[in-house]
Amino acid sequence: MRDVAALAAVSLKTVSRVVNREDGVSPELRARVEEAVQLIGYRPNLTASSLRRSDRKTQAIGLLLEDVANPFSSALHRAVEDVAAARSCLVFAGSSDEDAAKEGELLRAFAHRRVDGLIVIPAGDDPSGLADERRQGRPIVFVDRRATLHDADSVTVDNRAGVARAVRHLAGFRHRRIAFLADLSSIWTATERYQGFVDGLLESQIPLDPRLVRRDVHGIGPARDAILELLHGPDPPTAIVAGQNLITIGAIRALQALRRQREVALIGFDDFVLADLLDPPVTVVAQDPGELGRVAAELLFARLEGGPGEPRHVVVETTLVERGSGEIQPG
Amino acid sequence: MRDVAALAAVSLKTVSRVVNREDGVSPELRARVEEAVQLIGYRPNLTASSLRRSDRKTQAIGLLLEDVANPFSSALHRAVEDVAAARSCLVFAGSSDEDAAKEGELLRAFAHRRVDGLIVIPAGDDPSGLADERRQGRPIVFVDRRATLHDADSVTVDNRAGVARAVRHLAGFRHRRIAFLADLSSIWTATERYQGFVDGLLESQIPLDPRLVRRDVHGIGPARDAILELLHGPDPPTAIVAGQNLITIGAIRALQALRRQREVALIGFDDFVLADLLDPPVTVVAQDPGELGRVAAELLFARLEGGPGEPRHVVVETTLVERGSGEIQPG
DNA sequence: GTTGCTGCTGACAACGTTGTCCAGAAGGCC
DNA sequence: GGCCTTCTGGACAACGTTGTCAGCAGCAAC
Repeated sequence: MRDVAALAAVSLKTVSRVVNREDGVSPELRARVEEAVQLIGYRPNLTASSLRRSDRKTQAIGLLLEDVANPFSSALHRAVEDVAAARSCLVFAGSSDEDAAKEGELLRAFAHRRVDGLIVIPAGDDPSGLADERRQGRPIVFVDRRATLHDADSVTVDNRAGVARAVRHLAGFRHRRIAFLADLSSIWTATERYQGFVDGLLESQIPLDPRLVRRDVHGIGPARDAILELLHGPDPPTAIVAGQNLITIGAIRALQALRRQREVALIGFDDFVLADLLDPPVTVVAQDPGELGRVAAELLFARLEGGPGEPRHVVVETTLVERGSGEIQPG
Repeated sequence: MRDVAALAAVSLKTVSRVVNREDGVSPELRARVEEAVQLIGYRPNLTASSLRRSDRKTQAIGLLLEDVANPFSSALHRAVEDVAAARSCLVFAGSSDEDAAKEGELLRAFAHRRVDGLIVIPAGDDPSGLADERRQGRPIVFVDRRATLHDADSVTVDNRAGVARAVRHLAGFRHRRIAFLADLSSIWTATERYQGFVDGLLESQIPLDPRLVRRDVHGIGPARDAILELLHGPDPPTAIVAGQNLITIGAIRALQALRRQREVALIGFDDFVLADLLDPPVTVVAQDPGELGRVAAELLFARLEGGPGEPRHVVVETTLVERGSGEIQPG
């Protein structure tokens, strides 16, 4: 910047004014400075700028996901990136792996770099690290899971209604013995979806049979085993609701292993690629991770521009995508 | 920091020394400062620190992907994140969508924030923006595609050998009419894979029939249409090699639509989830995006620590995963 | 000619940190 | 006691920017 000022024979401040498009610079000087900028290949230093600037904005936000490689997280990530890019803001992404320690470490790293705001899928455990951030006055938006910090903005999916809808759908096909597999109870969405299962049974006037419910099922292998056990037991289910992505995959593997995928109905929560190419194509309750990310980012930027105010909680609806596996009648 | 110094009744510099674990501070003072840090909840400001520091490191790197939501990119992203995290470095991720303009914009945004280095999947077009970065002395590692900048490090997949292997595999099952679908010729990997196809035919002593080759096929729909056309034409292929992920999906859709998925052999390039649950399970040439990312990140950090030197080009091997669709014999 | 206004420009300090350098205390030796 | 060395701690400037304010033209009005 000094070199640019010297070359254009103006002061540092004038260069700053031209670079930041402030007015009050004569067209003649402006042109001279711009030429010098081109010639030298000057790049403004945003870290120095944010240090000095009065609003102290770094034009960067932190995005804390479960795992950047997981399709749900990465679709959300992309939507956040797009909203941020429109405001020339960059995104630091990090994976917590549902681990409170990693979560804390990443939050600290974000804070050290003075990000303007945070979008967080909170790990199941204690969010004390998050409270710390809020004390520092950094806006946070929680996504996918309602946070224990009730004064922060959040965007969640209507898990409960989605699962209830799936149960009613199966009941509509005359299923009475419907099994439900839920993820770890420490995960907010897992318990919400279980509530939805209970709601759906109630609405369909089917009594809840605890033997058809498996909770704290985590990952493909355990899901597969749980389904095999249910189907081999007495009074097996005629339909299955899988409470999470990997559980759905585990269920498919179990059904294929027994060659009963055309007899036992299956509805999965959360859509996945190629669900329509399987045999039978898999009916799912689809979430819209892109919409989740988009809304979260917009809430965050509204907060950044608008300042404090009542926390907003947005709930995004789900869609039941009928593909075949959920429309199988009991044998 | 001023408050901490005041509370501990020491100078700013002493606080700085404690925070940065420099020696030459008495244990007594150190304890007093640490207590004050805790009490005040002081967070060092990394942007100010990197500004003043002599090495000028921001502890952040830029990662330019095709699309953070695409499984290949996001698996690579995760691996980069893990390597970076081990060095308490954060990752700015961005999606170019194969668009040179977006690529340039992101590179500029990275440069403005003075990232320590860049890992880039270069978009097909002109990499002039990239040369700019290099002039600024910022280390760059190219991933997945060999860059036109030959003096930069790169990590690529052995596309050519992978496809040749697939062709020989099909030839081993007595296929003589093997079709090949390639992505846009502007993408380096697409032309490499086409070369591999030619190599494979040559090695198997099968003459190249141009009517069985479709290049510049981009996305699921066009791939599906191309396959339908090939299969409806005279002298249709008995086996298909799909040169890219989405092309494989398109091919599966076409074969399923014609109910010929058990007659026509198929090998896809790049693995995908659930490939083993399809009917028939899909044989693929698997890349290891995680390995690609890990190696790229390690090259970058080696460069950051070691300074300039001969550019290194690492090539990662592929694996042929036999699942069924590639082991179908011609009818 | 003086005053007051407006429009443009530059000098200077400051953002939060660290590198450099120097001062003062403590300890050992003659 | 005087001198040298070692260790500890602080004063100060600087990193690359921007906010504040003052100065200096040029012009109109008296």
